[in-house]
Amino acid sequence: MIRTRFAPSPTGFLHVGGARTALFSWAYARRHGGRFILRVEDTDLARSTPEAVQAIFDGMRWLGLAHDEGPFYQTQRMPRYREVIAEMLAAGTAYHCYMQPDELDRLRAEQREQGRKPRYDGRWRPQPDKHLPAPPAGIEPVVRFRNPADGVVAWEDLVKGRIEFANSELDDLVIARADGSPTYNFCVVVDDWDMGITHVIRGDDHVNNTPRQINILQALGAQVPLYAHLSMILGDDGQKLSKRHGAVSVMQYDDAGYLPEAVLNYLARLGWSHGDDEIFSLQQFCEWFDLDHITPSAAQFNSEKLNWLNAHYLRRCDAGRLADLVRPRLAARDVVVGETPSLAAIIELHRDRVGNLNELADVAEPFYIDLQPRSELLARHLTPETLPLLDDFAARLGEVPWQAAAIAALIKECVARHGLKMPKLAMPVRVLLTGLEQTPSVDALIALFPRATALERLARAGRLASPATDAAA
RNA sequence: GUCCCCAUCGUCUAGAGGCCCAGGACACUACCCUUUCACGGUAGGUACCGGGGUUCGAAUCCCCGUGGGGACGCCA
Repeated sequence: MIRTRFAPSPTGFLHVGGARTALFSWAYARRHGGRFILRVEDTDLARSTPEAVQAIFDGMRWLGLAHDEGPFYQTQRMPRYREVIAEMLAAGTAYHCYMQPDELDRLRAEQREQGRKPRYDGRWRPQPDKHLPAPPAGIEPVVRFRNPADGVVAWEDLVKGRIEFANSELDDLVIARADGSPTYNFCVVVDDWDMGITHVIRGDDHVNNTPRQINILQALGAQVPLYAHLSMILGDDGQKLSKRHGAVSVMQYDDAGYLPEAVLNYLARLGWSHGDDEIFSLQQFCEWFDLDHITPSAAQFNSEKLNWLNAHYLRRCDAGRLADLVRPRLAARDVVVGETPSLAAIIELHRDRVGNLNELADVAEPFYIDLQPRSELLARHLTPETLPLLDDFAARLGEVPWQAAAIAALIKECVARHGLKMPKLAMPVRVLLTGLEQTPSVDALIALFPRATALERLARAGRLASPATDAAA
């Protein structure tokens, strides 16, 4: 049984990198009928917050990535960590170290100066023929893992291939602080072990932790899971994402009017591929997803492609669902959505001309408010040339069957009778009905309104046209 | 500094020795459609980081450069 996990540390929101890691872990479990476990790595008390935990859950829920087990919290597993540390101390795979932080700092600075890799020198590490000094009084020791002194640690990374580290490169890392609290690399190992994780799918930045974790796992006699390290996602500009630079919460995509399926599809395609396929459902993704087709190199986020995908999903999404998603956005603008025209009908007519839900709200808004077209637009389109045509058209619109086709016929007829081009009528109608110069074809637009509303908005032509124009007309 | 990773169009990528003088998608340009703006359709340009090998043959394998990234915490 395949068991994967997503293990965020709750120090901020769920950003795109984390979301993709979660997606891949989730999909891998789905694909193989396995289990997907959510684990909150909150051992850093100073930086972890309940708000951040909630933000991560919110992001996962928005994306629809449900976990099968958990969430587990590392802060609730302290007794278990202490137990394992005691066992390791007893077994001699870990030992007490009394070196003080400032001493360590000095050592590291020295090493760096000499061009060497800064690392603990093993002074408290017990050796067969070594005489350890007596523990200094009044100092609480840390616990260090006794890393193998030589040989290599290697694993077959499912994304990057074989990776090998010399044990001589690794020092004895601290697994418990002076206050007894366990450290990250140790907790991860115990958790992955206890939770029976078979595939660790995580960010690239953990490659350097992996050899240490494998060594601890082996010291514990635990089964070593398989690892897949995903390369990072860069910002639109090729720069690393950070809090102050482009790292946005997935929930900001919700705010910006993106559909979760568009974000998911985009993320799936970032660093993974299935031949030339670009657009596919989550379900299709689960059937196709494998670790063999993940790119080992970093990927740059491309908003334009996300926009394209979002527009695509907007076009094929159920109009009723879109209406439900747009309604709160209109409410946030204090726009009261009326009975007619129905929001779904407006959306149906506009969906293939917009890129996101907010733009959908933009085009829906004029239907429900007391519209005041901008004067320069009126001036531009309500001209002496067009006003008679407009009047004539408005007058006859009262009798025509209320369907786009019939209205279209009337438009053509009026335009022809006045010897003018189509836009001479279409443009002022657009502005009078919606306040916009760009709308769907006017026949369909008019048909969307109740007849009385359409007539009323068109009737304002005379009132709104400037006196000078009136006189001229 | 040391260790580790990465390297195909502007971007995401296909490509696992001949199917590739490199394919798809986004973006871009032109044209078509057209009641404005879009959508859509058609066409087009742009890439294998450099140098050495291996091989009859390399984008694909090896080595060396170069460039980018990551890690070196009693953070996660």
